[in-house]
Amino acid sequence: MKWFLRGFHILSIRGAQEEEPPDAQLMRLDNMLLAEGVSGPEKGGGSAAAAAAAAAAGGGGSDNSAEHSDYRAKLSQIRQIYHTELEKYEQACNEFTTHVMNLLREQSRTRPISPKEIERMVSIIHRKFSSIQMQLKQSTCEAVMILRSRFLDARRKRRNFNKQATEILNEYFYSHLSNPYPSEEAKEELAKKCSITVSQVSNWFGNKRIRYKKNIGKFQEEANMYAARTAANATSVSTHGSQANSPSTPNSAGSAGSFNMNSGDLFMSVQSLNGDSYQGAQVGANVQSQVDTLRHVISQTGGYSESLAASQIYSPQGINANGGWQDAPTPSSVTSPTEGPGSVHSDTSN
DNA sequence: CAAAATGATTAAAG
DNA sequence: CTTTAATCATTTTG
Repeated sequence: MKWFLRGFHILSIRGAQEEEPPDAQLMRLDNMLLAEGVSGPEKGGGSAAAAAAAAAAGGGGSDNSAEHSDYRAKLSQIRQIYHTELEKYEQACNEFTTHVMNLLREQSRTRPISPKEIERMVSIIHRKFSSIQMQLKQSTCEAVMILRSRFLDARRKRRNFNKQATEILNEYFYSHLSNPYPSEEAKEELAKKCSITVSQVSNWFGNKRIRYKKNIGKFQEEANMYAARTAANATSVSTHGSQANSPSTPNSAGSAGSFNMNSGDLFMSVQSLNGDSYQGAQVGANVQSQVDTLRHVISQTGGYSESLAASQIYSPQGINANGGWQDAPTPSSVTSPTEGPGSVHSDTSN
């Protein structure tokens, strides 16, 4: 999800022009802390740990709550630290203010001090401490975001699908190679057969399409295998068979199939240079050492990537062999010979 | 252990 | 909303 970005945007708005957003940032930080249940209702009780946190009102919720407790425990730690620090700052602010007041009062015996002057002093002091509070809030937000990404990012809980599910998906994909875009119904059907969700089916097809297109050569074996399988399945119906045409699937319009036997013409080996330009954006200097405790809480949880800012660099992917499914932005139209289904002889012994 | 595979997330475009 | 393309984080594999 995009929590971190939201938060990070707040943190790193130290841009060119001093836009001077008076309270906009602070408002957002406060809102976020509230939404996250960090700055919400105090909880003095010892045990009542069931915080609202994510009310999770959504429809298909029913998230695992077993591992959620771990998350909530950490969140609780963060909240505790946050409140402690906040209180400390407030107290320090008050102490300092009274101290300055006393000083001024003492001076007032030797020189006249206008009320305006006092007011100005107080305001300056408050502003200073406000900025410190802001830092605290920023750090807390950052901590919460890292925590969330540590526990709630589905990428961290990825499991491979079982063999059978992959079989089914591949079967569909290769038997609809000319238009591998299952309808909503088809997706539901596949999801049911594979015991996965429709979203997962969509993800799978999205990944498969792009990866197939990107390197067809890598998938040739697989394609032949599944094509042969479905062909064999279809030929059993028609007992004739003098001509081995085997249309098999009714809608195989015959384009994009492109099983070239040998003659490895398409070569687009993607030399993925891997743009590892990852840049850790240190967020502001730590005001006091106290703020660091928040980080430690997080690092105890396993240490996610310390810096979340990823500079997005667009890698110039020049090659683009239009696979031919959906209209691609670059009309280069390279190798789309629209090969016929071709004889599906299974000799290809390799 | 490093590289390949793989599922999930994101931004951008339609 | 869906899809592409890039990328992330994990799992499998050699």
